[in-house]
Amino acid sequence: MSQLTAEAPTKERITKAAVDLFYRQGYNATSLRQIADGVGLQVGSLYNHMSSKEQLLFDIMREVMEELIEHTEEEMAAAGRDHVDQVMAFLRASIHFHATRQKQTFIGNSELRGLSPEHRAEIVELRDRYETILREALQAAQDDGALELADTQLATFAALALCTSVATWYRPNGRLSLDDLDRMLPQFFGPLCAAGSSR
Amino acid sequence: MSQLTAEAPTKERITKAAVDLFYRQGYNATSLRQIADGVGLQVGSLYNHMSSKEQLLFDIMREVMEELIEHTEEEMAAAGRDHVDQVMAFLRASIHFHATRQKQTFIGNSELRGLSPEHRAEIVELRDRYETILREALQAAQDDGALELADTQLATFAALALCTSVATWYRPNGRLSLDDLDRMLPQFFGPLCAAGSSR
DNA sequence: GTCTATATTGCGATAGAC
DNA sequence: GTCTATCGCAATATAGAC
Repeated sequence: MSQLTAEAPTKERITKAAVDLFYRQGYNATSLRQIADGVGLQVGSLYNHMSSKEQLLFDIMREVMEELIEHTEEEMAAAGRDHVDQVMAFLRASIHFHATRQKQTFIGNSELRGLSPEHRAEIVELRDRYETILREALQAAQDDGALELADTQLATFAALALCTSVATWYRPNGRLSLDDLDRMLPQFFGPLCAAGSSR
Repeated sequence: MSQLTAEAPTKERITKAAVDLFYRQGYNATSLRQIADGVGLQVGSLYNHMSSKEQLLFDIMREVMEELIEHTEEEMAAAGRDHVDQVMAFLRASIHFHATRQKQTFIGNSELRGLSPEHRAEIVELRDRYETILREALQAAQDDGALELADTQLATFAALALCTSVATWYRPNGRLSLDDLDRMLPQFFGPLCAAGSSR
């Protein structure tokens, strides 16, 4: 995944600096001058590696959304065919991802308004796909009779809000480890697997 | 609360226009020219009613935080002395507030970085006060033996994330009414009152 | 591919006439 | 209290030398 050479490609260093600054200050409050400073370049040189500031944001958001979906689908596939297990795999994968990619997921969840209409539509579509994965897994678990939810859409919103919030409050070297979160997950998602099964 | 006269004071109309625009575009992406257009004034005239753009944001955020705390404390006081009842009253009040004041609460939760360090510290203090109200109520319910939580702080984060998310997905004339949310609340906060009591 | 220099636009904020 | 006019500055983006 990462390079062994001493210096990462300039494009990657630009992206990394942008992620740091967008996370700390927000997209609109961050200037290209700050990004250039972070990389050790002049502003004009950035345009050898990107077409616009908005495109830079879009690339960051698309990448994190695609990786989030890919990671989650892999974990669900590995969880087997039981639908409750798949729901729990989704939640675990989502929490892990938001905890280990805090900056990118935070940007992905807060900077939609910085995108052009076309780019925004593309990210919204990815977000909808992600939401649908969970909603359909919850529905399937209900159809099995393994789960009873008052409202599937509401449960989907609630679960996603919890997962997303991890990017806000989780601290890598804080009191709670990722394993702690795994252990406590059943308590917070208890209602989602109350009638439930193997996990 | 509201005026009977035909025209609201200019300051109020400015605030209302600012709330609309900050909600739709974000604070940094909104110009004073847009706000002035929304009110039907020229840019310079705004300064007869405010000292700076940042002060306008601060006033909006402080007001919504103070009203949120006030509203929640009133509902908890009305819930009586049982600590589980008080927790449930907090959650109900918070959900209602975020559903009926979506724009303001959304701004309050997303534009902290637009504030000066001094103003930011003041809002963070209000936010901490709010969080503490819930955490102490949860702790009291646990001390009663009416509740068993794996981690009180984590439960606090999770509950606040759910309440806050209401500002994002709730639609006033959508499929789910506020009464629906009230009825379903026990399912989603089930783990919080599993060992619990009257409600 | 990076640099310097610059074009162009829009920003927040102020001054002063009415 | 609103208006017009403007200041001073920083933003994104581009041009062209090296």
